[in-house]
Amino acid sequence: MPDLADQKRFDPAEAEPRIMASWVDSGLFHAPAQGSAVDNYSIAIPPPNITGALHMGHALNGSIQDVLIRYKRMSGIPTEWILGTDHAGIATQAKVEERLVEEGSSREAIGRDAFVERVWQWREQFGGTIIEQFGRLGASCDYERERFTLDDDYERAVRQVFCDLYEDGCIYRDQYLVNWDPGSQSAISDLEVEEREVTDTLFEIAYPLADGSGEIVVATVRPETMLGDSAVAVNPADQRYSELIGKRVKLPLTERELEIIADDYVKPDFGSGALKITPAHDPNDFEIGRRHGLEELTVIGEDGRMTELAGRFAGLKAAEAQQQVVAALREQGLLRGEQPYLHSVPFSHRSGERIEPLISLQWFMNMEQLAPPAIEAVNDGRVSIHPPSQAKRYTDWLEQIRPWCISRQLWWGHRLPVWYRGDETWVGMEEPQGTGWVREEDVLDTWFSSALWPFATLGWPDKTAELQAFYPTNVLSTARDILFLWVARMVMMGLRFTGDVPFSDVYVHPVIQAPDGRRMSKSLGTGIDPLTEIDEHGADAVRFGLLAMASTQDVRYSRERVEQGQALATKLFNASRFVLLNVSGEVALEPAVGEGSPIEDRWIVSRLQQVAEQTAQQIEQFEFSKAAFGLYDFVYGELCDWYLELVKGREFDAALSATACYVLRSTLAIAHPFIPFVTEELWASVPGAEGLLIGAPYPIAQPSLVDREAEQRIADLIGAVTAVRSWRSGANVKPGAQLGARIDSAALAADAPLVARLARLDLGAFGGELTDTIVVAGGAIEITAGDAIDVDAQQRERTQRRAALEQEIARAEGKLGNQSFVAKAPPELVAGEQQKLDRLREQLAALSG
RNA sequence: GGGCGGUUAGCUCAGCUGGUUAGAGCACCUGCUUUACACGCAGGGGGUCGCCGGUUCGAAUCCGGCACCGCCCACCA
Repeated sequence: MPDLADQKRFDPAEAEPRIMASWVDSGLFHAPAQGSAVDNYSIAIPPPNITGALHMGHALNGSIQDVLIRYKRMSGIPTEWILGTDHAGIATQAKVEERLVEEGSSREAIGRDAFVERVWQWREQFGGTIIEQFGRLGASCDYERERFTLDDDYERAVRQVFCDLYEDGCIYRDQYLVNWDPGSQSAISDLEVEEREVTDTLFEIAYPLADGSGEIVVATVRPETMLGDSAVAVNPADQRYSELIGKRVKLPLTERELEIIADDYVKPDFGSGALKITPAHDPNDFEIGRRHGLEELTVIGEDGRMTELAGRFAGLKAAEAQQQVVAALREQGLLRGEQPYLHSVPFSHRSGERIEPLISLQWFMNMEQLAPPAIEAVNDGRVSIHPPSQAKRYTDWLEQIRPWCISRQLWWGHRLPVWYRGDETWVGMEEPQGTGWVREEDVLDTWFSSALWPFATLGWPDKTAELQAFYPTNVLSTARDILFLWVARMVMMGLRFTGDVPFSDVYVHPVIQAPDGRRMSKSLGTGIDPLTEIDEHGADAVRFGLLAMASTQDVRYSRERVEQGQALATKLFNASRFVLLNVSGEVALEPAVGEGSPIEDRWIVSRLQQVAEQTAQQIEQFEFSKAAFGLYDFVYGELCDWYLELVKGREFDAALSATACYVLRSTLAIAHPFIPFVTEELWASVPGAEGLLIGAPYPIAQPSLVDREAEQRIADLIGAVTAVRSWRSGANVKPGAQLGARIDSAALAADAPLVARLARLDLGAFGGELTDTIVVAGGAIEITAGDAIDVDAQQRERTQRRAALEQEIARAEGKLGNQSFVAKAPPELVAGEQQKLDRLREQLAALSG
């Protein structure tokens, strides 16, 4: 490391790569697979997509996990942060397809095998980017055990799970209405759908009764789907239509007749109170259709064009068909109204395209057997979710869980271990014997494989040493949005296949929003790149800033917090310089504190115990923001502002050197999980520090070093020095001026020289006319300032001060004059108020005297 | 439509098992080359704690209502 004497600031750009390399070389990122889960501490990283780039959410979550891992590692527990990436079916396939199109080719043109090969190549080239970016943060993941959700071993685990669940009867194939994403040309699950507000046109269409006795009007935003209608429904209690139930209508533009049926789903007060039923193209209609055994007529195909069943509209795109249908209806005089209509419509989360509900043959997973144990695990505390409000969301969702559509019409992913031959279906680990078997084309939803992450990464289904050592993992830290998508499914799969929960704590971290309160997103242009922030402020600063932002609620990104972190790093750097440039000779390893030690030494050592204790507790309780601020306050407010200042008058003898180095080492160690780089760098220079800080023990608070008396005395000293400084400022005294003074206070007697030095008082020069008296703990400080003060300023200050005191006294008197308060409030509170009043009166008297 | 969370200094946020004069960082004002640090030091100004009621000796904190903002869930054509 560079010479401390020449450098005033920590240089992250120079130091971070060097320090990261030394950590990697130490081997401490990699825990040997020994013992069982109770002997080790492990966290499975939420695997980033191979298409991903490090965003603020990763940076936050990485910082959180690294604090936990580093803290535990330093606490002497072998730690394993399981690292890896997700193959991310839709995203990755889309990315590679884009490239092919740029080359003038396409997925279809090169065929499945060649395409998959291309994706693997792409992954080779770019898939590791995000892992390198995690490294920039200083994340102490196990880079030697990097996993990928499509590795051979992982693939085997997926197949095993699929086959077992199939045998259980949980996995089945069915003709069902699914969310068809025209963008990815695949079905997607309900969780991958998002609602967006859209203005459509609501058309009212008259369906003539078959017997010619009248008509019934229905409303729809998708008139083209009427070609697939198989009934008209009304509410059974609706008087207007009770006569018509069971009658038939002529479906316009076709030769078909539909029955008028009764179903409770229909809201009489909405529109005309009559609803056209199109089971193949609307989720509600699908349900109603199944209830009434209606025909499911698919008139829009997977390609988004009208099918043969659409008659003369066949082959048209749905939007074109809509125009032509409306035109035809208008011509026939059956269009009764059209108006703009704002409503929410499903869109694909991935491709952003509007979902087309379609009936298709898909694979589903019934969750009814898996959900109850996962609810139970949270209810009985085997898994605890922080903050607890998230636990309710989790259980609520699981309690009304619905079948999960697990097949995707993609090429990149885990191909289902299913083979067909004629009417036969084979599900198994290997291809069936015999000829003529054709493998299922579809792959599994990416979340199916992600759900196995905590154990599939460790070698399951084999009983590996890794699985034995690191499963169940300890903590899963994640964003709220994948609580259902991922966390709940991991719990279900973990319980089903390992018999144990996958982790004991789930920490749901807040969302970092853009500074303007919007979501950080690439498409909105609101994203802030963590790597740019690291370049500018250093990884320590970014980590500190993010952790400080991560309290309990969603929060806007605040660059000031990052700058605060940078300031902390600089401050620690300089505080260390001060100590290191002063200590000399052999330095003892233990702090030299005892009865006769200087009070400031006893004090800082005592304070240190409490910061150590508090920080450890806050980390354990996932209170990262409190811990970060607590560290900052200690370093600034106690170590630098007071201890180092108090020490400046002393010679750095053996005792002071030992204590100062002890304090420094402890502070660096306590802060290391938060700001690992600068602390590691400094550690290398502190006498008594051995090896790398990353592997050093985390300080444990020693009750024997807590010193109440020292804390009280220094608190009094700080109060007195602050009071004098404030007085000096009010009296316009030159900062450098030494004022004659006498300290008349039993509480400060022993520490008078310290007070005098920090407050620039000259105890030997007391004499002449008394200028003022400043009330302090245990007494007062009398000042004889001569002509060093600005009398007018002092008078103004005294007047203001007196007014403030009088106001305070009035308040206290009012409170104590209130009989109810005296009678009902706790006695100690009343006594406290009385003491306060006495003190205030004393101050006022001193001011007036 | 239902649920959850938020609304505190100019800005970003703490505080909320009710009880000193409501805090921090940044910004702002005044002063300072004080034996590490101007990414610094010292001192200071700034808030009727979203609004209206209620409970209480006492409410930023508890209860009810309202208004905005955000998120999640949900099948209204």
